[in-house]
Amino acid sequence: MKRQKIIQTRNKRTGFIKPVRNASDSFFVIVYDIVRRIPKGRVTSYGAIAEFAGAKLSARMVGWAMNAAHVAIPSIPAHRVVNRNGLLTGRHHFGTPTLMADLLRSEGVKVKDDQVVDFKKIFWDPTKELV
DNA sequence: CGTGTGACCGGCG
DNA sequence: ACGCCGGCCACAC
Repeated sequence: MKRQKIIQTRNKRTGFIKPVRNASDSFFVIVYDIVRRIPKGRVTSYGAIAEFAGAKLSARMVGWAMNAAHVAIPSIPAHRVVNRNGLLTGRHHFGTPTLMADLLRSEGVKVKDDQVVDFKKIFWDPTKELV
């Protein structure tokens, strides 16, 4: 079966992107679902999400999904997703360069130089914790 | 249609 | 310890 189109057309005027909800086989929906389940004060990585979503080698797409995610409804805590080293590689896509780090700090995550402190400790692995 | 481009990752030199 | 490259999938042009 062919994979369904995942994101509906972007509204040229408003820039609004509406995620498809009723596509059970949609990679995006799975990604969004996982990201929404990340507990406060924990973080995970693009790769881990991709792996759990069934496309281990498609971590890049998870980042792409996050790009659409910050206009998605309900809101998605995209700031809890970092790269495999705990680096805040996505911070440039937030309103301000420090917003991502600020959001994390407000949840009790320590961030230093765009790097999550004790990344291994607070790392939340969907393949283990989301059964 | 083909091509380029990602908020990535793992492997190899 | 680097840096580079290929792979993955979807989208824009």
